[in-house]
Amino acid sequence: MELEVPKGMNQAGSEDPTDRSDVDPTKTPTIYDVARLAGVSHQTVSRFLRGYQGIRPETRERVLKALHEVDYRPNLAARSLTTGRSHRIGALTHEIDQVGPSKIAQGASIAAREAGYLLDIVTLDMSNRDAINQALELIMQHDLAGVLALSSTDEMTQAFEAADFRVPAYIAAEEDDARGGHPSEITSVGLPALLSHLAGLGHLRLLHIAGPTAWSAARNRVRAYERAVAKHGLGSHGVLYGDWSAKSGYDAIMSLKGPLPVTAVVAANDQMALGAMLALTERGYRIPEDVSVTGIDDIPEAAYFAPPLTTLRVDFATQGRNAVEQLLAQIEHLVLPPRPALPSRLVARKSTGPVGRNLSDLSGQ
Amino acid sequence: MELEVPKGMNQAGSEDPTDRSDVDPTKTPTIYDVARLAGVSHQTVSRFLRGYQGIRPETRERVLKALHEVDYRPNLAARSLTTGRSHRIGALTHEIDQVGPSKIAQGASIAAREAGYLLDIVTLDMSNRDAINQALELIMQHDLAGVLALSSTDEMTQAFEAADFRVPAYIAAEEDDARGGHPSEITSVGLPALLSHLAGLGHLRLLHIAGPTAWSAARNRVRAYERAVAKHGLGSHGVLYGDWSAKSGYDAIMSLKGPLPVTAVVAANDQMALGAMLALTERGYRIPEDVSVTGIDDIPEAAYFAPPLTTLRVDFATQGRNAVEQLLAQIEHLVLPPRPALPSRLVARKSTGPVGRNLSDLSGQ
DNA sequence: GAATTTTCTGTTACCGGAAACAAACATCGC
DNA sequence: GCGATGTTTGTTTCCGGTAACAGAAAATTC
Repeated sequence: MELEVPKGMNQAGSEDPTDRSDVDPTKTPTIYDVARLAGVSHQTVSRFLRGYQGIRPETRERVLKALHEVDYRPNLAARSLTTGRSHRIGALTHEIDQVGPSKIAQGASIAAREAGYLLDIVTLDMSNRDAINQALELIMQHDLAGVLALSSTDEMTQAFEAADFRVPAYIAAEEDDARGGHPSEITSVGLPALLSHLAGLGHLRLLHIAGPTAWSAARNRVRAYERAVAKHGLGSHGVLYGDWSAKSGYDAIMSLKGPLPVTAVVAANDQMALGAMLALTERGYRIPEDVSVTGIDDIPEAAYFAPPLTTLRVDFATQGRNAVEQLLAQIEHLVLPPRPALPSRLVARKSTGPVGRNLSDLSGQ
Repeated sequence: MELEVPKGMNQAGSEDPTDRSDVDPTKTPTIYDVARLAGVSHQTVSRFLRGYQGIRPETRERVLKALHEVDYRPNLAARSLTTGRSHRIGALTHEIDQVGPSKIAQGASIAAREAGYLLDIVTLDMSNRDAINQALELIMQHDLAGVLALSSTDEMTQAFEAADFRVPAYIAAEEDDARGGHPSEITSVGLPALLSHLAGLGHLRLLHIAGPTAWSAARNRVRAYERAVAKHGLGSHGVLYGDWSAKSGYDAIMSLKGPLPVTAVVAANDQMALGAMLALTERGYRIPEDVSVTGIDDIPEAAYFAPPLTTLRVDFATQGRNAVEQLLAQIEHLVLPPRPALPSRLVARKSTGPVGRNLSDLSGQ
C-alpha cells in the first residue's frame, strides 16, 4: 500500500517536508528555496515577507525558521520588476568641493535611507549643460523611483523641464523667491538680520560678493541684499560676482581699484568671505577694525578663520531632507504637511565690528 | 485568394508590419513593443541592444528606427534579474563635512559613471559600529555589483570582515602600510618632504596633531611623522589626537600647558591646522615668525587661510577613482595594471618660515 | 449535519529582459 | 543537384519576485 503523497510542492520523494537536498549553497537563496525548506508554497513566503497577517502562527514559524536558516535576502531587482517601482532615487549634486552641497547630499541620503530608499548620487558641474544631459541620460536608465536635483541652476532647471523622466522629479531650490514659492528663511529673515547687524555697527556703505548668477540661491541672495540695503537706508557700492570659491572672493576684492570704497563686505558664502578677508589683509586693511566681512553658511571652519567669521548659519542637512521628502511625497502620492521654515541664525563673530573712525568718512562719500 | 500571413509575430491582422496599434502610450515601452513595431522578434531587438554584429543591415535599420520612435529605454531591473549582475556599487563614506571624503566620493562617482555604473552612496559615521551594520544591512538588499568603503577605519574593516556580502567588496585605504600593501605617496614621500622642509627652515622640535587612531590614514601619518622626525634627527614633543575638525586642532593647542614647547606644528589635515593656527594666534604666537604650521590635503581654502597654509596636496579624486577601479577589477575579473603611485606634492605657503630667534632656544630644551 | 462563509494556502500567469536552442534561408563544394 | 556549412532570425525557457485567482480546510450558520 502506498502512502499518499503529501500535499504541496514537496514531491521530490523525500519524506521530510523540510527538504534541503537540492539547495545549491553557492547560489543566493530565493523564496522558492525558503518555501521548499519550510514545506510551504513560495507565495506563502512572499506573503510573510510583505507582512501579510492571515498566516497561521504555525506556518509563520516554519517560514521564519527557514528564512533564517538560509539567511534569505530579497532580490530587489526581481521585486521592482514586478511591482514596477524601485527604491532608488537619483540625485544630482554639484561637484562637492563646497561644504554646502555635500551637506545637503548627506541630509538627503539620510532621509532617503530612513524611508527605505537609497540615493544614487551623481556629481556634475551644475552649469555645464552637456554634463547635465549626459548624467540625466545615465540616470534615466537605472530605473528610479524619482529624480532629485540638490541645487538649482538655470541650466538644471531647463534640463529638467526638457527631460522626459517618466518618474517624479524635483529640484531642491534653496529659495524660490522668483517662482512665487515662499521665500526661504535665509533671504527673508537671515540676510535682513545680517544687514541690520552691520547697520547697527555703523556701517553705511556695503559691497556684496555674490555667487554665479545662474544659481537661484545666488540671485535670491542678491535681491535680499539689495532689499535690506534699501530698507536700512544704506549705500551699496554694488555687487561683484564670484563662483563660490575662496579664490573668487579674493579676486573680487583685488579687482577693486583705489582705496576701499566700503566699510563692510557681505559675501554670499563663507569661502568667498575667506578669500575676501585675505585680499583685504594683503591690501593693508585690518578686520574688523578697518573693514567688516560676513559670510553665509557657517561652515564648520568659519569659527576658526582668522578672524572668526560672522555668518549666517544654514541648515543644509535639513534642506536635503526636505528635498527628499518633497520627492517622496510625489512618488508615494502623499500630501505633505507644511514644513516649518528653516531657521537661519545670525552667528556674530570677530570679523565684524563697529566702523573705525579712520575710515568712517568713506561711508558717506 | 488569401495573402500569406507574413512571418514573424505580427499576426494581429494588420497588414502593416510596423504595427503600432496596441502600444500603450502611458506605459514605458519594452523590447516587445519595439519588436512589434519593427516587425521582428524581441530577441532581435535584444541582440541589437547588446551590440550583436550578425544582424542584417536592413533589419538593423528597422530596429533602430523603432527604438527611436518609441524612445526606448532599457529596464535595468529586468536586465539585472536575468544576468544576475547589477550596475550599481554601494559606497560607504564618512559624513561628508570634510572635504577629503567628499572629494574621494566625487572621484569614485565619476569613475563609476565612466564604467557604466552608478554609485549608491551611504554616508555614515565610520567609527560607529551600529551605524555601519545598519548601513550594510540596507545596501545588501539593494542588489549591487560590489561594495566599496571609501575610507578605512578599524570599525569598518571589522564590519567588512564579518559581513557576508556575496559580492566583491573593497576598502579604499588611503594607505595600507600596516597591511603590507605598498605605502602611499603621502607617507612615503609627502610627509618626509614636509618634514625635510621644516628641518631646512631650522625647526628642531615638532608637534604632531593626528587624526583619530581608528583611522588607518591617521595611524599611517603618525608613523610616517615619527620616522621622518627620527631620520632628520629632530625632536618631537609628541602626538596629540584630534578628530579631523578645526575645533579639535584648536583644542589640541589649547590643551598644552605653559609656553609652547615646539617651533612647528604638523597637523594631519588642513582643518586641524586651521584650528591650531587660531589657537596659536590667540595665545600670542605669530605665524610663521614664532611658530610654523603645516597641514595635509591642500583643500581649496588652504591657500586663503590667514596666513596661507603650507600643506601637502593630496589627489582625492584619483584616490576615489582608484578605489572604484580596484572594485571593478574584482567584479569583472580583470587583472589591473599596476597603478602609478599618487603624487603628493609639497605646497609651501606662508604658514611656515625660518625659526625665529626669540624662540629658537626652545628647540633644544 | 449539510450548507455557507471565512480563513488560509497553493497554482498559474506575468513583469522585461537574456540565454539556449531551433528553424529558416543562403552559400558552398563536389 | 544535394548535402554540408554558415548566417540570420524566431521560439521557448528562465531569472525571482508579486498579483490574481482557485482550492482546501476550518469555522460558522441554520
